[in-house]
Amino acid sequence: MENLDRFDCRILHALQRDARLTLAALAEAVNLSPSQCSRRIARLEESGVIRGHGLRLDPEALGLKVTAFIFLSVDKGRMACPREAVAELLTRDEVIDCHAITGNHDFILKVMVEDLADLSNFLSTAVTSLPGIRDIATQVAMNTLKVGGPLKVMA
Amino acid sequence: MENLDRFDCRILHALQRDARLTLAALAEAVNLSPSQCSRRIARLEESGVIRGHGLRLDPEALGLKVTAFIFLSVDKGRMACPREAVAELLTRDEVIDCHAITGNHDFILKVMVEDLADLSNFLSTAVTSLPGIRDIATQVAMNTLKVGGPLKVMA
DNA sequence: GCAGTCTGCGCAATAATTTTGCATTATCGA
DNA sequence: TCGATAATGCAAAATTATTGCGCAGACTGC
Repeated sequence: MENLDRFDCRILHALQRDARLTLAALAEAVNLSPSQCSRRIARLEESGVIRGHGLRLDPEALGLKVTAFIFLSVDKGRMACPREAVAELLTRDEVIDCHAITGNHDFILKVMVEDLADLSNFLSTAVTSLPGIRDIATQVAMNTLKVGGPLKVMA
Repeated sequence: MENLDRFDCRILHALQRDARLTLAALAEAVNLSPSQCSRRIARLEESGVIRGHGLRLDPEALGLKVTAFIFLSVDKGRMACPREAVAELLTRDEVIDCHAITGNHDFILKVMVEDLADLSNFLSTAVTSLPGIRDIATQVAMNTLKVGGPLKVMA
């Protein structure tokens, strides 16, 4: 919650790119002792800046060959509680991201599925059947140029 | 590259949710010995299924209060090489994701910035100034419901 | 300006975790 | 069924992370 100093930023910068850096390697990269790196990481986790550790997987290797964006509009009134309007969808593991957005549609979803048949299936079983859906538009990704880029860490 | 068996899938399932699980804890979760988990993880990295390890950070804590989607069209002909058309953008660390998509626009970008002033600044310095841009549309996220959800691991 | 306190630091010892050698068991193809 | 290959668990070894401690710089209140 407090400010991040130069060392915190360097640590986050390095760990975002490779979270499995050894404390010794990290220490060298950020110019601090391993023990202090350890303590700072612990503090960053404690304070919630670091929320967790994840894996970067190869979607193809998992058979997820199709990425698509689904734009969704719901009945007026349902947007009083956006999370509730799409709660069902958030639990599906085809849904990677979900945001409420400005513009013609209410939500944008990023989904990853095996193939177009799966996409079609997901749309009909999970999306179309949602209560209060007003409009759906789908755009398929033909090419993935960048995914999950590291967040900009300032100062 | 080869098929993932039941244990590989369980391991990926568990590690996606918490990549810092101890081998002992993982072993218990997937019903395998720690040593075997270690070996299978090594193999998954070797074969490219696991591409790396990352951090889940709190964007707010980093001062990234605005997430936006930018839809981009470029001059016909530039889409012969999509990556080249937006190469400049991919290097910017405001750009989290970038896909070439079907539909009216050629690309969708997810960007994260400090505030709307920053967004405006990014648009004018990084996007508008790109050569061959035909159209830009921006939609701001008002609410983030799900981000970076774990990938579905089958069988 | 000065004591007192607090915070951050590196070193070294300790604790925890990961990796590997090895003997055994399971699996698959012929 | 047999032989070869691959997978497994255990235990030892190696690597890595954590913590206690003394020290130094910064800030506070007087």
